[in-house]
Amino acid sequence: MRTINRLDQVLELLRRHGGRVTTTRRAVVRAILESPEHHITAIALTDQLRLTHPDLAPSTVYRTLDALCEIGVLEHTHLGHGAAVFHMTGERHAHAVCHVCGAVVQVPDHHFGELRRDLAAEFGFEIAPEHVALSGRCVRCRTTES
Amino acid sequence: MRTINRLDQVLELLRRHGGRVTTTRRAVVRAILESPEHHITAIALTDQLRLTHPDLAPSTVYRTLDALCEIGVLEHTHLGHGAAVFHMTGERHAHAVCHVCGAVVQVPDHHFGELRRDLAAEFGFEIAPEHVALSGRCVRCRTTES
DNA sequence: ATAATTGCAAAGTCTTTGCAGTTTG
DNA sequence: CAAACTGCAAAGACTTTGCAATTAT
Repeated sequence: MRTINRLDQVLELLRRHGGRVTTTRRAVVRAILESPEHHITAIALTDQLRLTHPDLAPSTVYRTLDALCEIGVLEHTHLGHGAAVFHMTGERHAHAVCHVCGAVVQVPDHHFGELRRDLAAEFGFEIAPEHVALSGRCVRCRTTES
Repeated sequence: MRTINRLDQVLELLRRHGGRVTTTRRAVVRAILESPEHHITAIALTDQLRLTHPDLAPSTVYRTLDALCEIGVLEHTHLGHGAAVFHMTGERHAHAVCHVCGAVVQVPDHHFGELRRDLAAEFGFEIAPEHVALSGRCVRCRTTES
């Protein structure tokens, strides 16, 4: 239920900003909202949507994502190598990526208290936790490797 | 003085690992060691070195950087969009990148205490501070923008 | 000598752009 | 109908790979 509402909210917002709601855009937004980890790359999104919309162009996906970012409902993060991941805004968490196996852990915002305070005090820098990409080794790789 | 020693240390290590020390490699290592912010992209490195070594190929730079990473003296970090930055290991700091103007702030390791502890406790995840790329807004852009 | 490195060119990945045709509001 | 969206193809940024010629050890 909540998902359906969210979908409509996003599309409505798009319309209000002078954008148009098309079958493709509806499908893109739905796919993002339903993506398992709540984050997905443009390429994965394209591949997935091609199953039902065979001639969807990558450029269309990128432009739709841009449009969503511009109205502020979507954000992207660069998780180390490879493609950026997109996720809806308001999900206040950072990503921690294992540089060995690529596993992604979502880190709740409240762990950033100290860092946020220190950076603001020392550098006047305001961190955006949802953009943050931490890097390190996950449990599995720590125990397996050494 | 210290820079010269460091250069020779690196080159010696390279030799010990079966690598060869060439004019090009010496120039690459020197340029990294002398790079103003202690981090530089492969492309910037190539452009800079081309001034004195006109037909240095990008691939040579990339391969040299790879070789240095493999012997453990160099690391790279993806700072959001664009090219990865390389820096010598042992510089225990993270980077905070302003997503408005691209400015980079170096964040000393000790600010990561809480985050490191929490991530280890909650997820078993071990963060590598020197790989971390924080994102947010720098002082200038905070005051200028809004 | 022989194994590593080099330059060049081609290819690969992710993303952006130009354009003519189609669709939405 | 006008403005926005679409697919396609081409280009762009960054990086990797193959190969024959060169060079360090």
